[in-house]
Amino acid sequence: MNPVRKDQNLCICEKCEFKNVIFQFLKEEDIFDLCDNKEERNFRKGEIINLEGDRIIDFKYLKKGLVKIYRRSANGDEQVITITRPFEFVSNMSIFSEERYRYSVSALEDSTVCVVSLDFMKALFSKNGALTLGLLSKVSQVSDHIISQSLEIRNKNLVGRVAYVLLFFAKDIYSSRVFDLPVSRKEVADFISMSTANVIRTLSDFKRDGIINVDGKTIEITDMSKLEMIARRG
Amino acid sequence: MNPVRKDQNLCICEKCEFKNVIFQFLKEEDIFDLCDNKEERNFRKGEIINLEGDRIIDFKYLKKGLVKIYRRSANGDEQVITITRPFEFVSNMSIFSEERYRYSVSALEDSTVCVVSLDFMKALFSKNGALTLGLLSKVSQVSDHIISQSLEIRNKNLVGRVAYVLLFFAKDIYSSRVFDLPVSRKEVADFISMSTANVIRTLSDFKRDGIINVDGKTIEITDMSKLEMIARRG
DNA sequence: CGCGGCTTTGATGTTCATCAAGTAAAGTGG
DNA sequence: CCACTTTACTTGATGAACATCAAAGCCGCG
Repeated sequence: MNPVRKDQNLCICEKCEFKNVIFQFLKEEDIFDLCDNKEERNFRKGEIINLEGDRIIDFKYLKKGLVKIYRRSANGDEQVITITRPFEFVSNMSIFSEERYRYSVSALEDSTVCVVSLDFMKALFSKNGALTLGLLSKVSQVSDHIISQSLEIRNKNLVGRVAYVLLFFAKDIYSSRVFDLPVSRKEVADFISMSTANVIRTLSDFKRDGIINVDGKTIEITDMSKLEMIARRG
Repeated sequence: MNPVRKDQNLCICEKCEFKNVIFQFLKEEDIFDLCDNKEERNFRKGEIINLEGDRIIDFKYLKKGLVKIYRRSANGDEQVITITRPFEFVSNMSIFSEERYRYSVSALEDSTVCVVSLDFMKALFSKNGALTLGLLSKVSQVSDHIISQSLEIRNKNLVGRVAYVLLFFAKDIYSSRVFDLPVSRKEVADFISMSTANVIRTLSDFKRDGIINVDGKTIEITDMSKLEMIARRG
């Protein structure tokens, strides 16, 4: 162990929650090493973390906050791929297969990202198969989730999609029947591939039918089972 | 090296094309070992290679042929996720993160699949970081491809989707302007999330407009640039 | 207090699924 | 190998679902 590092309190990675996600196979000395090479960065709500087309030079993961993964489609408008919390990787997917980001990532809440040089991580992964297998498992989980989400959205109609997205926020993101929508109506529309006007109209319909309460960004699901039925049917 | 294995000709893995995809980091002794543990299986056109919900016990990859990856959606109908050639993994994605297959895979042409016990592969990956990193890179490439394909399909309209799928077959699958559609009209519809009737109608329209020639399963793209324009616009 | 962006609602036309009815092709059993 | 059955394909007609356009209300911010 590095003598300079005798004072273990200097290394906060040791106590990082993320350690349990994929780093459980890391030896202590590697953790200290990682600690020396990592950098924590804070992003304000609205700030861009990764930009589509930029060169990938860092391994990043979301420690705290909420982010939107999106891309600009051929005709220029935005397409939201998914919205996610820690510890789904921020620079997920393409990081080890592409030289540049295929998707942008921006902060929907004030967020903390842990940044490590990609070369450093590659070296670490190269010498530790179990660690890499853990990452692989995690990466494929994340990808699978995005794929099935996209497939789900594709075989629902308008009302089904809106119901789906409301349940997505309530269950996956906030674990609460009441929540503040972290995105605009337009972003919801870009997420479920529908027009903004129709998303709003459908929310109004749900409100009229006593399924939800809407007050600006605040949404309360009042009839969960009905909403779930609509999501299933639609 | 294992003395029994002196005769290197017994090991065909050494010459397998797949070796270059992710196994370039494998030591010679591991290749022989793999050779002893692998099994090649042939599937006839139409046969099922993986069934959604089945327990995953093998690592499989497609050596030869053409396959369809699909799932059954909540309301019972089939949803085609993608169609792919070697060496995109057959038991891709969920293999290291799930216990059971999330998607089915069936053969669209007579296909050859190489099968190795998952436990054996896990052991191999655990002790070889570089190898695992190669797999990780490949897996994320495949996932990325499926994700962007799904996103592309989602922001096109009917004609754009049909044009897209024709170009997909011509470029990605057959590398030819003329090809035999390996799937039914219904399966095309299930792939692009449209109704069968409208897929057929659109093909007829394209034919009427001199963009393609259709004779049963055989399709010839006669006006490539027009088709590409429709795919981009739609 | 006025400007610009986000939201909301209505009206309109387009796009698409669905139904139906008919034809072609591909299996299946005698 | 032919009659029979089933499955795939095709086209038209209809109505439902959805995008688009337009106009007005709201809200935050300079």
